[in-house]
Amino acid sequence: MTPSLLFKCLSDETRLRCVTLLQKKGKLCVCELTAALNVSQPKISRHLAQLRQCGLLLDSREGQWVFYQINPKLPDWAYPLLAHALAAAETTEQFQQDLARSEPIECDLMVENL
Amino acid sequence: MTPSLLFKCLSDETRLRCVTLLQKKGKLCVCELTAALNVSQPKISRHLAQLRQCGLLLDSREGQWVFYQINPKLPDWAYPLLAHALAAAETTEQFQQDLARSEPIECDLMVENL
DNA sequence: TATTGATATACGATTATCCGTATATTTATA
DNA sequence: TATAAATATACGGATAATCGTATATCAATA
Repeated sequence: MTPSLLFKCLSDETRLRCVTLLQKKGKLCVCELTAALNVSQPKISRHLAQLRQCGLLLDSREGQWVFYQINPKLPDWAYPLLAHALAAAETTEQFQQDLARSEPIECDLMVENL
Repeated sequence: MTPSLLFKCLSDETRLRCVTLLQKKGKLCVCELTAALNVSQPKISRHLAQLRQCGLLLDSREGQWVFYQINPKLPDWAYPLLAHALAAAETTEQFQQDLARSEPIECDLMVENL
């Protein structure tokens, strides 16, 4: 992992949205990311594979689900950089929507339970 | 300027080297950057134009030279991010070489003056 | 004003990136 | 073991990025 490689990872909107949401939520499976970002499954899966291959994300299978998280063993320079990168990304409206879709609010749950 | 656009700017090695060196040195003209990075003039010029067009750099002509610097009027979220980005980039060997070429050391000056 | 130095741009070729669609793989379960 | 759900990958096409080379533009100066 080099600085410019990390920037390349974050330069695609879909990948940035994945990493930002993962930082916020800790660990998500592919179908949760697919739903939160509202994009096709192959598209998410390809980007996650890219992020995994360059070492930014770790995957772990649990039954039929595959969970992704930010790799806790990145080079030292990467963490403060990532923290500020994702803080910036969180300010976007796009991310607020992703976050909302990833967390069904009480009102939705009530409707579902009717 | 959006976060993912900024990352795209920094995802190319040549652009990252330019921005990192500019942060270190404040202001450099195209020929100084060309010499420091040891790449062709059109290549540098094209990348600088890109960085200018997306608002990351400012240019100012002084006689026949055009100087570039980091835009002091970026969005608030951009500065801490840039600071950490460039701190990470500075750790690379590539940047150390660029910096060395941009600052002739005393020994070189002595040889030149012989 | 002709020339030179510094910088920018145009052009064409190559390569990389991204995506939709279809299909393969893996796991759980009926 | 057949099926379904979750995930990954293969393929082809479209678009974008990058570069070397050649040339244009602009400013200084002889």
